Amino acid sequence: MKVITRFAPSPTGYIHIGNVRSAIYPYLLARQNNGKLILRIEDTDRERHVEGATELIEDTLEWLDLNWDEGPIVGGPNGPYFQSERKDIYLKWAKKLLDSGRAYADPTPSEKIEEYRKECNDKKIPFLYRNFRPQNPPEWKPGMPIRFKTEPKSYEWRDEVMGEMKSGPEVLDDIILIKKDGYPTYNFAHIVDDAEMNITHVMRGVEYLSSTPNYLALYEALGLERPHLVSLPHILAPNGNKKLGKRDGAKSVTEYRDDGVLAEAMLNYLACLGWNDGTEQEIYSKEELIQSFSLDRIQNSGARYDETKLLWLNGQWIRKIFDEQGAEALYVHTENFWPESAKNATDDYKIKVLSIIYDRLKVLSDLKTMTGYFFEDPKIDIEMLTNNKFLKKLSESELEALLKTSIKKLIDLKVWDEDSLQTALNELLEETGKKPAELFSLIRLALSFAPFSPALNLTLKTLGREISLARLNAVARSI
RNA sequence: GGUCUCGUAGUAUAACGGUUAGUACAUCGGGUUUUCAUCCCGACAACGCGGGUUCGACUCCCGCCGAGAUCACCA
Repeated sequence: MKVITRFAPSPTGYIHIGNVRSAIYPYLLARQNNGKLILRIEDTDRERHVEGATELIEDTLEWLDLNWDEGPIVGGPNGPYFQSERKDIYLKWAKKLLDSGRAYADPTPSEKIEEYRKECNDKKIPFLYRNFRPQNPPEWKPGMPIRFKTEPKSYEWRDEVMGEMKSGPEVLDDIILIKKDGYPTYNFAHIVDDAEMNITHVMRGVEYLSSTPNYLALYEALGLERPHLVSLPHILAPNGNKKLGKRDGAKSVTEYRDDGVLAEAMLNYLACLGWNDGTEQEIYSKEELIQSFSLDRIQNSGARYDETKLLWLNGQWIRKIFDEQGAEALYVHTENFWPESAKNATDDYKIKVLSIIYDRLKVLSDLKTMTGYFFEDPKIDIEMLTNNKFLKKLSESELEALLKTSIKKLIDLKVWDEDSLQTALNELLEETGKKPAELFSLIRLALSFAPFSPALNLTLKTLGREISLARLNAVARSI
């Protein structure tokens, strides 16, 4: 049997860290089995619908490189893929239930329902609408809600993550199928759609576990085969034990893209939050995830979101891409992260800078703060020299003399490359009798006036002879 | 409150009923000719509690405690 999974978000806003896993796992399962992933937009709640949210969802999936086989944009044989365009289909299925006596039109005004509910609360008994079912339901007409007529009984089922489950009749109720506005409820629409689209694995958050018996009753009444049910535990907020949501400041997934997190790292982190393949591997490419993914190794307790680890993973990915695919492969991701001063620099030069700085980056946006001095002369700040922990024991005249000696040495250098520069620096150490901490800090700061920078010979090489000497001279004069 | 789920270091996780309870992030030390980072080495740190079953329990069973989910014409 072909595996068909789906990601079915409602367009109420951006996709955040807490809910994107219900897109990742269906994707991995589909790809692993040569199956299909369907993207379906569940927009039956017109009040919560947010303009542009669908595009946000698509953008997120595209960024993470989770392509879908059917859905908005790409189309497919089982469309439409917006529930709001499928009203006829739901009605058709609801009428089947109406005809077979497994559903009824409910004329009860909502105030009356509230009364029933209150009555139960007062008596401290569970409120079940089926106990208040209208005796002689009218013929259904548009504008009237349709309710399922449930048959209380016990159910057993298997959840691929949670294991064997069972429930008693007390959880079954007459749920609304079609709202009075004509739109279906989630409870009904997803069942119909999953069936029509031949979904084999329904993966969604654990919050639906409690309603599963009602869904099972619906499958039964509609004569449908149950799909595999997969409950995904919540991702928890960094603080407290609540599931991570927008209220806890859950950032949108794509916000991390703007901060310079690589999609590879994001996918890697999210996929491994609450899932592992039993090995000690930490870094997974998308292909490796597809290879090793398995439903039965999804954790069945919630996992806490830990941004620190995401950032660590991002650093790993930055280095991995550079080391395995080269500087240019990493460079294409850096476009939006260079400092303003770099706007006139050539790609070639920026690639050189990237090549010596990349292993210091946690996020690509670090480039903004870490590379300024490669593109414009830094502001000379003599105090930064005199307050430096290695340099403060030297007098200003000593600093000046040291700089001049260094300049002289570098001027005489025939070849301005990595090795020659390192040799010259080593000779300078001997000739001046200074410790690396002193001499190198001085030169480094005079060139960059930055809190940190790459290895000295590489910095010199990248800046070039002219600029390096000009900066050293300028500092020597300023002391 | 009813129903359901979950419970290994700060965090994410590993461990056919038999291991000094493993790994990674974080933290703290140390090393690599300056800084920051990388990389390497090391340290700290966990089976929620109580009963059983068993020669032996993180693992199986029961109870408790704790945390979460759900009880909508929202999804």
